Amino acid sequence: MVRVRFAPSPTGYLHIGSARTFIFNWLYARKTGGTMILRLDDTDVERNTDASVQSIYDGLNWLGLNWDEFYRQSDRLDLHQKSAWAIYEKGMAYRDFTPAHQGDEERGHEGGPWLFNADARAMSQEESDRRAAAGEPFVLRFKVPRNAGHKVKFADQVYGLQEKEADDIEDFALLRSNGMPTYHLASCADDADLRITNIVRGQDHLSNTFKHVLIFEALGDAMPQFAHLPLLVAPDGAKLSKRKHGPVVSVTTYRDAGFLPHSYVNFLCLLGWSPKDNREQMSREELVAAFSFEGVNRSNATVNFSDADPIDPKALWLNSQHLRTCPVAELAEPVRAALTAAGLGVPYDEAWFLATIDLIRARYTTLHDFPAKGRAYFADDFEMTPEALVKLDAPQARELCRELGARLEAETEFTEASVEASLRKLCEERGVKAGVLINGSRAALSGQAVGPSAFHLFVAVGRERAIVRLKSA
RNA sequence: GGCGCCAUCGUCUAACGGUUAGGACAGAGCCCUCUCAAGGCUUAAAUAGGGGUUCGAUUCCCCUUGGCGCUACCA
Repeated sequence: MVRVRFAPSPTGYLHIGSARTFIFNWLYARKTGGTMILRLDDTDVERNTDASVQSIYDGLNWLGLNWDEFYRQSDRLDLHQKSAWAIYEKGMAYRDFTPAHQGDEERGHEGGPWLFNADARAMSQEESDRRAAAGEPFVLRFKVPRNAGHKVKFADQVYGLQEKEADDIEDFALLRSNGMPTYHLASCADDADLRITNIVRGQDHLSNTFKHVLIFEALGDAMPQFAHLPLLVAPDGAKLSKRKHGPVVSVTTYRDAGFLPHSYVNFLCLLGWSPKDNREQMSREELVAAFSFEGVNRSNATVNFSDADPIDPKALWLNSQHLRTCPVAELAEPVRAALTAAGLGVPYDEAWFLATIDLIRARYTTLHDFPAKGRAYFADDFEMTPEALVKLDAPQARELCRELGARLEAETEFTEASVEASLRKLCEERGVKAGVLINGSRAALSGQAVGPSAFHLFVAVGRERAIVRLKSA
């Protein structure tokens, strides 16, 4: 039985890289009929915020991603302590009374990396016990095997066999001097306790995994399978960060930009993963069916954005594809929300609403286009675009519009066919190309120079409104 | 500095060691057309460099370069 988890630390809003990690876990769980677990890794009390927890919920919620079990590490400190001391009891950890290392920021170590404090590691049991009993603070460190040639290895489902000399691994901390578990310990203890079968996470943890393997072994628990995901980076190659790259890294940005949740999920899936058959637009079911770790790429994926164009054009394209092809009914709710947010009244005639969405959606790329470019369908106060004015100002266009309005008013029938007949007849009588009036009336009715076929537009706008708009052209 | 990972068009990516290195987005152009979009067609655009192995390397190995990650009680 597959059990996977997404374990964010709530120290900021939901990052798109985190969202993608959730998605890949989720796809694997759904594909295998396994269990998806959300676990808040909130052991860093100083940096955790409720706002961040909320943003994680909001983001996942918006994306339509759900989970089956939920935990917070802060509720499980007991387990972490027990696990750490169990490792200590097995002689695989030791107390280190050395004060916390200060003045870091110098990453360069002349003669190789720091591995451990020799005195602490060699300290006698008696002295260690005595100083602990005296209340002296200490960190509990893992005693990494130092016998020459000892190798730590694991098989990654994406990166293949990984191997590292134990001598290159420092004696990392298990418990901080305040008694709180470190990320490494808490994460492994929880993964073991929750019987996680597959750990799917960002590649930034690939080298940490050697430590985790050591912890799992020390705990005597079954080793989960690991699958690391390539990172999402900015066009300059740097890891995405709010400070450097701003709102492009936050999931809510795409929600606010008028994305359909699923199309954004679809986009994220294509970053670092491929179904290998050239498919790009895929439904959720198709993604679940196609997902595999073999399809995951190993190199970092660049999110393509710039100051001028803060949203990846491919994401926009995918959104327009989904917008134009999904069942119209699925659009009713999001479009309604977009209209409301823009202060427009929500249409009461559901059939008309759906038909209108269906008519205009093919030309739109985000939900924002409905209240913006599509304003004239839902409101009577709308602006003319400069391009629309050009069409209206074509020779005779306004006059023809007014005349057409008058003629339509005199007719009882109002269908695409009847409107077209009247319009063409009028143009023929005046010896004008039909295109002039077709384009002119599109402008008069919708304020836009571009849009759906004009005769569909007449029907969508409706007889009364169409006549008023034509006559006031 | 040490260790680890990675390297195909601008971007996302495909290619059992044998292909004119394919697709998509973005760009340019044409067609279609009541406009725009869609659609169709065309065009430009890549295997980081150097050595091997092989009859044959995008593909396997090594080196270089570059990028990213981790690196003493952040996750």
